[in-house]
Amino acid sequence: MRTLADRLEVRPNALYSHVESKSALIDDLLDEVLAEVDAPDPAVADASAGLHALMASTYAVLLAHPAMVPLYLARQGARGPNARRLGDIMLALLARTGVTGPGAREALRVLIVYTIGFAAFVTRGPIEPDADPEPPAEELLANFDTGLRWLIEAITGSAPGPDAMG
Amino acid sequence: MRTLADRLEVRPNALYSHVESKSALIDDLLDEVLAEVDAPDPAVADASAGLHALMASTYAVLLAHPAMVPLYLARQGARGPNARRLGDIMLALLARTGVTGPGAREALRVLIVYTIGFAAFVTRGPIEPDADPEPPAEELLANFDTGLRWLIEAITGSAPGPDAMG
DNA sequence: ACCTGAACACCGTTCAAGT
DNA sequence: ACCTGAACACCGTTCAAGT
Repeated sequence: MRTLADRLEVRPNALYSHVESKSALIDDLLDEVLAEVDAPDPAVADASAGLHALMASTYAVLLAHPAMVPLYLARQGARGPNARRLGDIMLALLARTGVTGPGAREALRVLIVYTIGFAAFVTRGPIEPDADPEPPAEELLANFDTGLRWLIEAITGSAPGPDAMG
Repeated sequence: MRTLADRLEVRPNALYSHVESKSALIDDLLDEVLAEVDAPDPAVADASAGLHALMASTYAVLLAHPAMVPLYLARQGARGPNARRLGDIMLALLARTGVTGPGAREALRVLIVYTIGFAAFVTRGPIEPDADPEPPAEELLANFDTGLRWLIEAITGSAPGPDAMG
């Protein structure tokens, strides 16, 4: 808060005329970041590919805001309107692959955990001298993609829906 | 540090005769927690099941220390001897399912991300009044297990090794 | 070897007061 | 409506000094 106040050239307590608390401010920021996610039309031709694209876009947006990532985990993935919107789209896409009901909520949780978790592991702070060398960014992106493919295949493959043969 | 000093009935600065910094102390604690993980013998009959058991035990240990979980994510999963030991066992088990080389490192990362990530999502702080209701613990455990099964099946199934027909 | 007192440079936040 | 000064109750950490 004090750093932010500095940047706005204002005393720290002036912020509290615009924001209820640091925590509330962070909640707003987290949801604002999610607005950048490029969500596919739920009616897209290949629902399974749409799911993949949605998670990949989320991952990219998270990497573009590395400082926010730990905060998502601390709060369990944001609760604002944009988070709900993305969740609804995911459920719609899952339904189109034949995954509905409690199974869909399971799949949703797994995909979100995986995506934010991977982003958290990639966006770490300055590396200490004795730490393992960081793998290059392209390798990590490919790694994320591989695991995502595993999950989506298992999720949609285990319950083939009307689109499964598309 | 001040809370810890209180519990030890000592002034806060006395801690610095035993510990270099708060960060170093946390690193030690994180690795100490990992010592509790019940790791299978890498020569266990069913390597794939051993992998599942190892991740499930890790998950259980993390849930038993909820306050530590966010710290694992912040530091990207601990770097101490116990972390390395578990990583080595995982690699040995993966090798026995036919997954080796760069693919094994990918699988390793995915499994760790998933396990710690899921633990982070489950061990959240006090729930605010407007938050979604927390699903019961058994349901979340079953959810973790489902996703873990998806991943291990995809990992070991995509590269069937000598044990695959066991 | 282990502890203390005092201090430093920080935090988020409140509250009364000013415009 | 928006800001300030002053203050409160915190942090982690250092440093000289004591036993």
